[in-house]
Amino acid sequence: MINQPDYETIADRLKLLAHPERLRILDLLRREPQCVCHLEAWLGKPQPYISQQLRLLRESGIIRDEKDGLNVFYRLIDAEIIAWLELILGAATAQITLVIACPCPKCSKSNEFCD
Amino acid sequence: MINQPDYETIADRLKLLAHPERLRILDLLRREPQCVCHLEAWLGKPQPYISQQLRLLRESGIIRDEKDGLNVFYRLIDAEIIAWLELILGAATAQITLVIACPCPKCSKSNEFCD
DNA sequence: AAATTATATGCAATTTTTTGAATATAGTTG
DNA sequence: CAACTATATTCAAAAAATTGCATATAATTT
Repeated sequence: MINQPDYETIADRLKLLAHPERLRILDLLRREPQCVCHLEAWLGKPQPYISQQLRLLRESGIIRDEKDGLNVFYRLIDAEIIAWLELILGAATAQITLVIACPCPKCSKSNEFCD
Repeated sequence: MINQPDYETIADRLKLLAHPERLRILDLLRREPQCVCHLEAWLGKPQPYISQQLRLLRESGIIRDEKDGLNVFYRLIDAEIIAWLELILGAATAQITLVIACPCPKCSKSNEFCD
């Protein structure tokens, strides 16, 4: 007999990844914590849209928000999800911050390549 | 710069797994090919329901149907999906056929534990 | 404290997915 | 060939996910 996995729970967690923009967000977050404006610049989507996806991920518990002044940085904190992403997207090697043209001045404090 | 994965395609493939019943089906198929009646018995869902999920998986190309008389056996043929399932569900070790009470006589030909 | 900036929330419209149920098909057996 | 069996298809209803947009909040700067 199969040691029955909790298919419902696993499916719910997979649903978080089964979305192109959330996958993009997670692919960034698994490298290092990112502030919302970075994600906005990288995805090219409206800010409320990004925040909504972040809320979904946050409420599911796989990411955590860390406020720093006006900015909010998000960090991927679920080890299992990180492992899944590594298999599904490949190892996270490249430094993605180099090509992000994030216009916010706050971000350029924590990342001199950004702006 | 990230060597951009095709997030849309990956998300579409993840969607196939992000569903509890399809996950159950795939967890069976990754062990060995199964006929529809087995899946029906194991999932306890109506046959048209099962066939619909199988169609989705078949049309996406990750499983293949093999007819044998009145029965149709489905086989998981996508190596990448198999690898994903191995990470997500764990290694497929146990013999699940032992506990399926599949009433169909055809199935008992290919599996003496089943009936 | 007013203005500004970064982010969050709420809500409705749309689209997609899920599910159920009736019916169809195709192979098999008598 | 008629009855039967296993599976597939179709279609519609219901539920859920997605998205856009208006607005709210909270920290910061002037």
